[in-house]
Amino acid sequence: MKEILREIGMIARSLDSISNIEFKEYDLTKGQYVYLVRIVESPGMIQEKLAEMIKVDRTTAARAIKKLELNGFIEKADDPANKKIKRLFPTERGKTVYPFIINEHEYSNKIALTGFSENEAETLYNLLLRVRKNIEKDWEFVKKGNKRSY
Amino acid sequence: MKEILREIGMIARSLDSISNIEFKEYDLTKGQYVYLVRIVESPGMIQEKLAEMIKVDRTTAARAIKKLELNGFIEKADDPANKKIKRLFPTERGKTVYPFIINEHEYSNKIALTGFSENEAETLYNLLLRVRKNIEKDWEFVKKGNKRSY
DNA sequence: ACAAAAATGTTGCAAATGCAACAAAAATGC
DNA sequence: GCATTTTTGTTGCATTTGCAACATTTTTGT
Repeated sequence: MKEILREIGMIARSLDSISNIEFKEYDLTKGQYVYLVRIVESPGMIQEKLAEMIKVDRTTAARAIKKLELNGFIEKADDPANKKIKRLFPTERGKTVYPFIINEHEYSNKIALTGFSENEAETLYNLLLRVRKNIEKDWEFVKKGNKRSY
Repeated sequence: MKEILREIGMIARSLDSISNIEFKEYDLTKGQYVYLVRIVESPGMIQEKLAEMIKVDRTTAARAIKKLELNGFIEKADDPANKKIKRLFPTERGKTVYPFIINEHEYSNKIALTGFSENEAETLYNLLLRVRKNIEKDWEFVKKGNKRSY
């Protein structure tokens, strides 16, 4: 078997590790950048959806978001029509940090794709998109307490 | 920019989350399967190299390995020529659990590659291999305390 | 309309993670 | 040969992570 999943794990841990080290400079602690970029890009999202988008446990997301709020990167706003949900918005501080995150990501992206042609990069992206869509179904299934049979 | 890294992050978190849930059945706690497969496949490795291979902090690896030993999945053996290092070997228990891990991985692999032709799967693997080799250089660089300039 | 179910959010643990700081052995440079 | 640097391993601490368990609101089914 071609160890595709293993390579993805190695790549993801490397990238996350690098980002966590580099973003300490902006007072973002471990894991926080992942949430912040998404909130800046999709303001008004609720944390349940954010957790699902990122593929992280709901309670982990809840605490990471709470900390982002505490540190002034984002704000929670009550919804006028729904008392249960809280919509997430970036603050000025959050919006200010965002370009630095993107810049770092662009650099890592460039490094990751060193030696790649435009075409190869495009191909990789499309294949990864398909893998992600395939696997997120199982993630949701298992996360909800269901058992895969194999 | 094509968000290749973001897709990889989502895929990796999904897969890791699924595996962690599924391996509880074999008394493997969070993260342990990653180390165990490698020790079974490369017996005699030292933990420093294992951490580097997996792309995880040395101290995190140290504790994960200690726990694997404590739970009887692996053993540490002194090296006859080098008093500093300890070589890692799977125990019978470790070797027994290994096929279940591989089986799970194969299933996830199959799910991840649903709708892929043989050729597409091969292409993805080769592209990922190159990305991993590109990015692990930076990981080692940053992990050693160096600063990337961009 | 109303009971049952689902969605959303939180908190209490227990465990994993990772940086800093240290210790000891081995490798390197002169 | 010996001082210096590197490699390998550990421990202390603070933080993150995630499961279980709960509370509240919304949605669904009849």
